[in-house]
Amino acid sequence: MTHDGDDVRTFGDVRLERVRENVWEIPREGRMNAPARVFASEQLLEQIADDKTLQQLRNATHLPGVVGRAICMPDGHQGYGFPVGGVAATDAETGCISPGGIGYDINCGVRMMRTNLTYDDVEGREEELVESLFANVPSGLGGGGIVEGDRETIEAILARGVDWALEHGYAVADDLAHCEDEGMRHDADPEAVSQKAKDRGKNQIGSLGSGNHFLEVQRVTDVYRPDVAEAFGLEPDQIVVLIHCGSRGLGHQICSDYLRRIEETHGDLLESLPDKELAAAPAGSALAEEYYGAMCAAINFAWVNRQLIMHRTRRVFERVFDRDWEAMEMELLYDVAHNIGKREVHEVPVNERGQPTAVGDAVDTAERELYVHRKGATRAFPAGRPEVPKAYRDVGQPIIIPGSMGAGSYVLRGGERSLELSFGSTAHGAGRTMSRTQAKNEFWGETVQDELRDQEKIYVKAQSGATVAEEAPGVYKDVDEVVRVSDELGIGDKVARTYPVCNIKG
DNA sequence: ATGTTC
Repeated sequence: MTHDGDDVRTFGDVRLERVRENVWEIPREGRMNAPARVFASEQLLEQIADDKTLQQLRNATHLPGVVGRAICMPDGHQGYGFPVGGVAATDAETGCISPGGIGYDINCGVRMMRTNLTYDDVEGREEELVESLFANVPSGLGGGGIVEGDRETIEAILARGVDWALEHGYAVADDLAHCEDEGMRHDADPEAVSQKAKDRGKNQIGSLGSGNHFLEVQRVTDVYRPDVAEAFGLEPDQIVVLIHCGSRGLGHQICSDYLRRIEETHGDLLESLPDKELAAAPAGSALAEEYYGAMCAAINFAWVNRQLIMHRTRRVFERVFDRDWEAMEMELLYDVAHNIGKREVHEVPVNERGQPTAVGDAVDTAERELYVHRKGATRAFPAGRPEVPKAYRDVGQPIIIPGSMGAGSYVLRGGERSLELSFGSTAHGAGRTMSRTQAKNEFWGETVQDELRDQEKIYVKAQSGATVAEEAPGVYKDVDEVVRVSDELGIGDKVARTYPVCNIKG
């Protein structure tokens, strides 16, 4: 990186201009269809200086029909074709949909469940709790879930999401009300999901998986906006449970299937893009519709996955604390997806013909339906949007930002400026600073676990020591800094902070 | 992220 004065930075061949505090722009040039912006402090910018994040962000502006600007969130890092932490919206009629802009782990996301327990109830019983959770919640690579799905079951889950779980006694009506899209994408098309994807998914229904996925018992340590925290049912010392996982092999297979088919079918569009990994299907094409239907089905699958894990967690708490889950008020606070594409209506810049366009070409704004790609980015709708559940509509949508197993996590609420700045989106986590391979050279799983237990009273149990090393707190960016930038920009406002108590992972 | 290399 070079400093060309205070207001310009050059990273490789990418030139960034400082717009204001925490806002950097890649101006439109060459074959870019729009400018791009990075939301980052100086400190966070340094962390993406040496990888391909900024080139990938610039590449995303080459997608046909891209509207406004492409955005990179403060936790952004390099991904497949498109940054993790990237947001790009294209016109739903004249744009395109790109699986690389959504990610392999379709509807990777996170849910938080409240309890009325306090840290006093759990302190001293962490070993028992972590062992019981680990024994009862399936985790790790490969198969083995809470439900073994036959053909009919998997089809119903893909079509109906958490509504299927409600019918089968794995959910209560309140769980659906407190989930993004009420736990069901109506556009899901199970017929667009390959048999191979269904076969991979059917013995993984209700399983955490591996990598950065985890289930964590946490305690609330800080409250920043007491009125919003009250609306979310959060207070200091309270025990909450956070579940972070996705659509397992099923979503991965759907992404692979459609990347290959889109590359084969839309070679002309591919030729116009700077990176093959950005392969996209034109809006309105048969493949765009099919991929969207399959992706929505994977979204439903992931919601059922998190729902079954939450259901199992309620049972574990019932046994450990010898009370009904209702008596412990183990209610879903909210469930947010952070790897999705969605048809959403936004107020966007339009040209003299009324077509959505890049910001620089606009003469006016209008409401248009878009394909919003959020990859490693969380929807962050402010108070008033009809998509926000009734219980939270006056304060804004809950946003859950998981940090590393040594750092804790945040609950935010959708900020007043999110629609104007980021298509109603904010960050999704801390963001990695090094590769998994590098992490395994720097850390040893057992040592990490011992230090967390002895120094921080955090109890970690995992299928594999290698996973603990890959996910060591030291491989993540500073989640406090990520959230600070979101809060300062007004896209997601700090509500409360949590600290880990017990963590299980794959 | 991922039956951890199509």
